[in-house]
Amino acid sequence: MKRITMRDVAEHAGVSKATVSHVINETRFVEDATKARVRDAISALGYRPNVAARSLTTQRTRIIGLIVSDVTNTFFGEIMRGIEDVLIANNYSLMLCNTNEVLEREEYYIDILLRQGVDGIIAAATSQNWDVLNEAAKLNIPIVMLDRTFDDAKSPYVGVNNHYSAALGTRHLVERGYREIGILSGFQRLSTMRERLAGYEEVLREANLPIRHEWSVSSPLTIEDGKRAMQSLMGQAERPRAVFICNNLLSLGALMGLQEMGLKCPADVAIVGFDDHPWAQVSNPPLTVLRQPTFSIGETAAHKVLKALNDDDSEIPSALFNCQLVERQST
Amino acid sequence: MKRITMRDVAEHAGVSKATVSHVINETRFVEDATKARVRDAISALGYRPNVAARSLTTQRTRIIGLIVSDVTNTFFGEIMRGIEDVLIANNYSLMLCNTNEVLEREEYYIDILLRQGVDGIIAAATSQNWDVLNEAAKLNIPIVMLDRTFDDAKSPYVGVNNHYSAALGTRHLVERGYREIGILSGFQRLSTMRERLAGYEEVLREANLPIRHEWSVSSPLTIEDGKRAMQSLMGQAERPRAVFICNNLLSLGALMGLQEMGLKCPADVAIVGFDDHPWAQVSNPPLTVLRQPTFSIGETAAHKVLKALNDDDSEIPSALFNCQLVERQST
DNA sequence: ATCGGTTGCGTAACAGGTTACATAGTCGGA
DNA sequence: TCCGACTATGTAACCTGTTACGCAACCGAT
Repeated sequence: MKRITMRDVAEHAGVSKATVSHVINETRFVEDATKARVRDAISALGYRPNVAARSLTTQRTRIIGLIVSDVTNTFFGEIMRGIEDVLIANNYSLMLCNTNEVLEREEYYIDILLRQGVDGIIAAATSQNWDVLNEAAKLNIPIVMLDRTFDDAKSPYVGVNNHYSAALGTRHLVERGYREIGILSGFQRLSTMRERLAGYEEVLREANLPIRHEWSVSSPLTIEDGKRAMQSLMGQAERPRAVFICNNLLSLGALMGLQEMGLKCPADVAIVGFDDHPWAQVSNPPLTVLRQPTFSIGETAAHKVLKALNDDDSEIPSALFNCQLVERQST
Repeated sequence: MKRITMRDVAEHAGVSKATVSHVINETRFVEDATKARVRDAISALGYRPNVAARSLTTQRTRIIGLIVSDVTNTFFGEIMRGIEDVLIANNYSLMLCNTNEVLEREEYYIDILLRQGVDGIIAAATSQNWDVLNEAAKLNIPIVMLDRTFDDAKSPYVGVNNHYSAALGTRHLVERGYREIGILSGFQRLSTMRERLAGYEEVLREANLPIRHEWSVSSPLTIEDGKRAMQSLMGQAERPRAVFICNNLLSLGALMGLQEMGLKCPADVAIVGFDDHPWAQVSNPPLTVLRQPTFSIGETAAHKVLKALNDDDSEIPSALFNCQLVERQST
């Protein structure tokens, strides 16, 4: 079937392409009768505007690029849902890019997004400086940093207050009477992870508890690595009685590791995890976690890109949410 | 910064736009020296082709639309990863559409994808007949049905053999000696769910076990609904001793429901779930499940759209995978 | 010297929209 | 009656690539 173009509509309605365009976009006055003829023609022919043609002249695509590091993680899934809802409400579409936390893939995708001519980018970046995103920044494409940021980032950040939240979680362990508290953290490249570590350490100092480096391990953000890390933590002669875990995949891995070693939680070690997860309620034991308001984070991130697109002069502030401590049976 | 166009590159290299285009696409012979001049100009200026302009003439966007019913579900996350990997390898991009299983949203997205001019669509459709997807089919846009299909679907389907797999799971319960086996299923609109129910019933008949309709409940595919459904199943005077659960969210909800009722699994009821999930290993109890090869499903789906795009004459066959029974402690 | 066949590249139309500028028609006022 | 000001719509250039067609320059053969 031949594609119906605006020319076809114009002919069918007996008007010019300009009029059709103006009826569709409501960009200038058109008499009611004419408008009706055009609209009838559109539905009679089943006309659907071609966005490529449109964006060629308008220089806007109404597409936002979303870069996440792990589509598989429910955490990002929930964020996506928030983002998507506000984009839909504003007639934008989403181009999904999953990097699996590999830098080359992020670079690749940035290039693709720029060729695609996306209007804005929301990025849970794996890169930790401005190099990769700089291309986009130079083209004045608004960027919103999601979940992580870095020192010289020139873009607003949307996520949680990691330092505060980690402190909240660690303090909970202290209040429960734990004194030997370790931490299982992620790549120290990620601002998120550095801040959580700092929050944890602050509370230990505050409580006059020793910070023991052999109780502080960082690992890649995968289940397997979480398992390994937990096992190395618990394989020590002197081991922590509680562990603060900085990511949901690591928590899951840790649980598996304990299971394999035959250790019980919280009898042998207590756990506070970062990120809630539906399954964390039915795990053995149900996990005490710091819950991030994922949906809101997504919504906010989307609002910020759109805002940057509309009033491009104003500086967009970052948005920091606080985590909520959800107490369950792992502490 | 002004966008660099092909005209700029052409001027900088002292050739025509045609030559630049041909160098980029390798669509006709260009002398090495000229080619080098063009390439130098491209990198000197930082030229990036505009895909909108390109797709205007080529009538191809190299974008594939992906419609899923729940981005939040790790099941789809893993499928997306598979899809994405093969798309990247073939220079395609992914436009993500999440419907939350609502029909209007699916209709909306189909329209968007067609305006966008996507080259193909992979859809875990919530619609259960050709109406919604028909618009795309009429335009000769290849469609691949993901995870579910329907009777009059004219497109290949990629997913698992649901009947067989459900039978496998149910048979496992029978072999373990369970005789009172119920089922917690999803919307009967979905082919997937109908087939799983049929597989379950077949095994009961085969084993001469009664099919009791009060032990067969269907519900929407959410955790909350799973919980409610399980509780209504277990709230009966005569209740099943084992339940086959057709979806991972329902399994999770079921576990919560049991917990709340103070019932133990498998002591009070055994469970076989459909879909594996990383957390199913550490749940209480670890769940026996039917694992779908999600990543392969994704890869295969992507390969099929691309194949349809390249040799558009040939009929693309469906691909049915089998689930693997993963025995854990819930049975 | 002329000619047919390469070789290597340029010219211009075209894809399907948007929009600055132009114009035909109507109307009230001098 | 003529003019200026509106009103409603049309004309054509433009956005940035792709590609059918054309042409100059060179080659070896006659």
